[in-house]
Amino acid sequence: MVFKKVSRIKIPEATIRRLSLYDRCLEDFLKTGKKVVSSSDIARKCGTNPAQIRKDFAYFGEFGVRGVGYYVENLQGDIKRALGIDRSWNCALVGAGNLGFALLGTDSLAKRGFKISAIFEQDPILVEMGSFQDIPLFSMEEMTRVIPDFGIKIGIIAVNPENAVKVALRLVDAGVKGILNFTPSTIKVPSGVILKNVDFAIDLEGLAFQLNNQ
Amino acid sequence: MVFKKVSRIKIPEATIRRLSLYDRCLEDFLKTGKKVVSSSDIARKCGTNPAQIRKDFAYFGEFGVRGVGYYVENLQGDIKRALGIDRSWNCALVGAGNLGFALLGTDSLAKRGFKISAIFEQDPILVEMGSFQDIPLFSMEEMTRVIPDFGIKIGIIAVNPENAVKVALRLVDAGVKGILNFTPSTIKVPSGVILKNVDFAIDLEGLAFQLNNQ
DNA sequence: ACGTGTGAAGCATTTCACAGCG
DNA sequence: CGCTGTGAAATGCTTCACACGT
Repeated sequence: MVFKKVSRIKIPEATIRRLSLYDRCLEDFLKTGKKVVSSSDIARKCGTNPAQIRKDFAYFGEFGVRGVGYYVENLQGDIKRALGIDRSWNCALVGAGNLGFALLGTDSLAKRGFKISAIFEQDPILVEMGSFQDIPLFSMEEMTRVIPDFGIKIGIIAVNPENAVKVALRLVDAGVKGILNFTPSTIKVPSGVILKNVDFAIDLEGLAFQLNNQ
Repeated sequence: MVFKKVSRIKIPEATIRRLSLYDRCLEDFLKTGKKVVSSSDIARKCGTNPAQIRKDFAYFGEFGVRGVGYYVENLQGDIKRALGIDRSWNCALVGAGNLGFALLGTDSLAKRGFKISAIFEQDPILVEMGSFQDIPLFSMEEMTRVIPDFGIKIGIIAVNPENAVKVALRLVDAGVKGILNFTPSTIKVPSGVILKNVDFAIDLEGLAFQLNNQ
């Protein structure tokens, strides 16, 4: 296996998303005991095409064996390394409302190496509790101190939309380098900080559009 | 204003997503009392470029006035009509767990015309309650009857991943035309049914990648 | 013989630049 | 004069097709 240094060649966002998908597929292959897979096997399972898969991998190196295919376990390691999830990321959750609890209640983040190591909340009554599911709970004011102390690099915004912009500013001030924003508010971040927005309503609207026009 | 019939010209998925964003921006413009905006105003606010915005609109018709710009209120109506959200959509929520409650606890769906008119749940103790927040609660078995009765066209899957495929099958059987899948399971749907997947973990992985490679 | 890795072709989307119209 | 609407150019992404290595 040859692992390219991810140089200044720019990699399509779509490729990154697909790598995450391939990773999930491989999980399944592992479970069923499959040791070697071809690009067509993966394609069938996750609904892309084989050429695409090979191209996606090629951005990062040569992960396969010609004439044979890919060794599932190795490939998964390679993909995780390519994505940068071969390690654990410390995250802060801001907002302990419905959505925040939902995120804590699922293991899907933890399973993929994202560890919520601090929660920040506005409501003093909740903060009073001190912790939730063994994760320490802080007031918003403590962010600037706690985030560097805990080595937190990613902030997850799950507050109500009105407060999202303010929270984002504070997170950036505190030294966070990536933000996942669950509110529909448009937030601006300085260069060097990466922002991703998650908005289910947008997906539903896409669904509505397609239903209307098929 | 001229509203094109959305003919067989295919419209990029990305355009649809951006239309949803523009719609949100216009909401803000309305709040601040702005009556007329230019494509540059919108671009500044939501971080795209003016030409893109004009192109996006052009798929659907001529919404603006040359030399002037767009009348905010009209434009919003036009966008909503283009997206097919100038009306209400009946949705079913499957799974009354953490995530399901989070979805019910936010008004962001209702505000955009998506009405959850039935909840389906496996756990008999919850079903026993009969309803939640005035929304009727049913067992999974009742799906095939309730969905046509209620005129439900969209199903939202918020169960645990193991059950997602089974639930999807049932939803399709019951006559649902669109599915929003919150689990990481790969679901297959027959043609004629539209599937969208929402997976925060993928966005976080994208974040991790960019943080590693910037 | 088989399936990967990859240049080149084909398509799709974005950006440019300017004509057209209020 | 200003800003939209739109062909044409530029860029980016996906698919093809085959050389290459095992």
